[in-house]
Amino acid sequence: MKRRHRGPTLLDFLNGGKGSKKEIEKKGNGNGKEKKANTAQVKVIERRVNRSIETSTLSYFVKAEKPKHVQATPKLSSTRRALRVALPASAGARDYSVLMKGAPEASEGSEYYLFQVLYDGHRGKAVLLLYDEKKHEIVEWVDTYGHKPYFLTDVTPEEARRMGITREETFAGMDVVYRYDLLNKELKRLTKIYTTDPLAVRKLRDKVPTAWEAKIKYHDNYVYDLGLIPMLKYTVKSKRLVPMPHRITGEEVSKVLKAFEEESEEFKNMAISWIPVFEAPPPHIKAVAIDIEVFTPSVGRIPDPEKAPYPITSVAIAGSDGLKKVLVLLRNDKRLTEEEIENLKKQDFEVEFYDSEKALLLELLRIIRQYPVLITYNGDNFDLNYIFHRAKLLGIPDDMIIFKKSNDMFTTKHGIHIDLYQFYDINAIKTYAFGNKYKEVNLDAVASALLGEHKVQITKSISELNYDELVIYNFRDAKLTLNLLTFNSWLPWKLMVLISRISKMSIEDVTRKQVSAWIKNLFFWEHRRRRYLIPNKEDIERMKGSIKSSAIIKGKRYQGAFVFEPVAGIFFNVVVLDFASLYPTIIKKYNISYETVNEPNCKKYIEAPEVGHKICQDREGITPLIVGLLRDYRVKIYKKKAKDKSLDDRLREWYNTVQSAMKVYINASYGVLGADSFELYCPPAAESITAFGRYAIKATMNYAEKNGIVVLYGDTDSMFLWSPPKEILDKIIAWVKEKFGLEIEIDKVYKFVAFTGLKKNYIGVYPDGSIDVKGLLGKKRNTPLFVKQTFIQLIDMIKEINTPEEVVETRRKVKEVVKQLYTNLRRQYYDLDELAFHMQLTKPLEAYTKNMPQHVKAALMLKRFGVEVGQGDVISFVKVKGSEGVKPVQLAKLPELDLDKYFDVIETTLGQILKAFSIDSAYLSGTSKLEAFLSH
DNA sequence: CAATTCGCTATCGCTC
DNA sequence: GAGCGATAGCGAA
Repeated sequence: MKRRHRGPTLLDFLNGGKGSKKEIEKKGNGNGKEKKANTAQVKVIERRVNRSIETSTLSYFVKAEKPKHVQATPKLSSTRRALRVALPASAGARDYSVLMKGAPEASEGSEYYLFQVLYDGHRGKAVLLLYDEKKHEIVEWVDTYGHKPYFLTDVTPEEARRMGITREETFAGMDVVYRYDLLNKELKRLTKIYTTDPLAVRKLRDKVPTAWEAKIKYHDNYVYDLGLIPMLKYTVKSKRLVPMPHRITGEEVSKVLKAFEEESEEFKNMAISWIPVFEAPPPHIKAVAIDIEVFTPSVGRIPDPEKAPYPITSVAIAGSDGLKKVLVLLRNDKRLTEEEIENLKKQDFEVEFYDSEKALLLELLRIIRQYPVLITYNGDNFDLNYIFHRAKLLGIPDDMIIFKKSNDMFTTKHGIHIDLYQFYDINAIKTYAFGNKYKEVNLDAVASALLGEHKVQITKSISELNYDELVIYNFRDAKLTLNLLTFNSWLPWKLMVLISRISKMSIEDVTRKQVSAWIKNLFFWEHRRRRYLIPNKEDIERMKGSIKSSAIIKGKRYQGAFVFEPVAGIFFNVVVLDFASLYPTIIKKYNISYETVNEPNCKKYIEAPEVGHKICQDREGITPLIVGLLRDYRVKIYKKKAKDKSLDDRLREWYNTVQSAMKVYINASYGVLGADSFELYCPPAAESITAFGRYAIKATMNYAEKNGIVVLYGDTDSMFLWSPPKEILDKIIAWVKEKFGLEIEIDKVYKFVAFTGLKKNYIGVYPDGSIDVKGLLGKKRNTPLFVKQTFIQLIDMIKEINTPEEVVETRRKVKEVVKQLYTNLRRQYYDLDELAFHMQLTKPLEAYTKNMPQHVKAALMLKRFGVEVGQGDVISFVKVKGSEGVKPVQLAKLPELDLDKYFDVIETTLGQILKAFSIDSAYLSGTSKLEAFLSH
């Protein structure tokens, strides 16, 4: 273990560099690689008074009877003097030696949740991070199975020897193994070549003509080979890792078996083995959220964390155990006033002031070390990165900096780090788990959408804030961050736990990777469990043939769903029939999988309509098995449990989370088959799925029409039927079941639907007056507020309609409201904010090379003005006269607006509603079509 | 490292 | 200036 004996000591930096007589105690220099934990102990004398004040939890260094020390802070040196004076003899020492201790070893017989598998380069072994739920700490278990990195090849051991592979330095042995090859339907005799370390796989795999399973990360391989399920309980018995059996009643088992009684034996066995995944309770954890503020001289510029040039001025800490604390750095150019102290006393968190940034950081590290789970918002990119480099810069020894960097992420040496920014940025989480409630993924947007709480609004830059403002601002961020993990009885955490168990991926990976990575991991795990060879992507593409359909939209690879062209108008009593999760059901029903599509030597197959791919029915495919299991579990068991009033609220909530985790998975299962980045990419499978879907919906629509029902609309898996008698609905449902084996059900019953005549564009009103607005411009977030307000006003009028007669009356009122809006606009009734368009920069500014869209123009103007803008930001701009045509709302003035553009916005946005009432918007405007106006 | 296609609207940037 | 394909964003399913 390398230790510097010269150079600055801990005490030096804590005491501000001046020679001090206090000593750093060092004990037992842990030499040798086996011992990770350095046992050196360092004692540090505290530099602030920990006083408890009756009325608040604020503790600060100033003695109440000596306020002058606080106020006299013109220079750093006098601050120090003040601190020294204020430091009481009783100040206890804090033990910082803990920073150098890694995770302890797992002990025999204890129960743990499996959190993570890592490869430890020093030990050359797999290391498992296990969570002790009683002690709330993470312990390590080092592999005792002698598991090694490897890959597979069809080169025989003899040939491998001849080729010189066995003489390679990184060669570590070989075995003959058998794997079933799903693509070629044969049992393959393969050579398993072990290597000394995971990186060596890359080198050796290139020495053989064909290698399989050679690009799988080592820690994933370990999980597959041992059949591990993260976030379930394990124990250590005779140095081996053993899963803790999950106890379930016979009743539960028979319930599951009954739900799946028509399924294959393989399906049933799998279903039983999956019970713990959904039923085992999630681990209770001790977590801490942190957020830092950095002094920045220039406004709006985010300092480079790799350089960490400026001091960390404040750190807020919020623990799931109730810890609420802010560590603040005193600045020599800013004095702390009585008023600020009084204000801080009123807060419900503790504040500690430091005159040394190093001491502050050390204390921060010490606190984080007490929590096995660290939570941040954008910690990978900023906070942890900044702390890491800042700590180095300030001379804190490497082995006291408890973070480690791997690839683009940061984590702690003693536990795990969840970066909630990464988690909330996952598309599948946005859409399926949180219903697109937030669009921008910054803390304020996500917190206000999910928690209903905002960041503290500040108008000044961080560096200009007073101490109390800074601290209050900072703490809110840490609190919001913690809440984004724990709100709704820890819903996000539970969701992570479930996705981790389903995907067999650690929480750290699950929260940083997109849905295709989750699905890939589950599929690979299930392949390995069955000793199936994990195929190479090129082989699937080569063997499964090409795409037969052509997409309707240019640039797309294959044809997707069918959309019915609706007629504009208002229709009363509309019933919507819906195929319940159509694509996953098709996958299951028609046995669509990468191996079953155009399978060689197939005896019995079904041909996909239009595209003609032959889907083999000889044996159950792996995709139908996995997707079918999740779908059936969700539909037959967990959707029901989530609504079961006989269960207590907590359990019901859990089951609701279970079913929504499944939903995320199921909904993406079709999409990944058509994504060329997916390891099991199989476009013929994807286009077969949509082809079956089009066939089913069109045939059902025809059947409805044959039975005298008017089909008003339909999209992908839904049909809007005009006032259908119940017996005919039942007839259709039964026919679909009989003809296709698919489930179709009544999804919604509308009092009436207003169709605008456009696809994906309608207003549905329920009997109770609640509404669905789909696709209308007035609903889109880029639409300016002034039209949106009127849009909402119109919707509110529309939902009051009860009879066809009332439509005529409402029609008249709608016209009036729209006319009024034109008048208001002409009279400049609206302010700039109400007139602003809002558009997101979906790419970095430099990436707009093909053209220059308006929001990008506006963004560039903001940038020139000194405002930091970039990818993911929503730009608010108005349309102005002149060559540029736009201006960011911050820089524009009312008189320069191009009103004509705004009249156009009214016309297109509200025109959609008017069309449903068959009103031509043109004659209402009076500007765009003058003749039309005059003729009325 | 990244799930899909279909549909609507506005604008850009080029050609005639 | 009209026409038109490409680009971009947002939404439905």
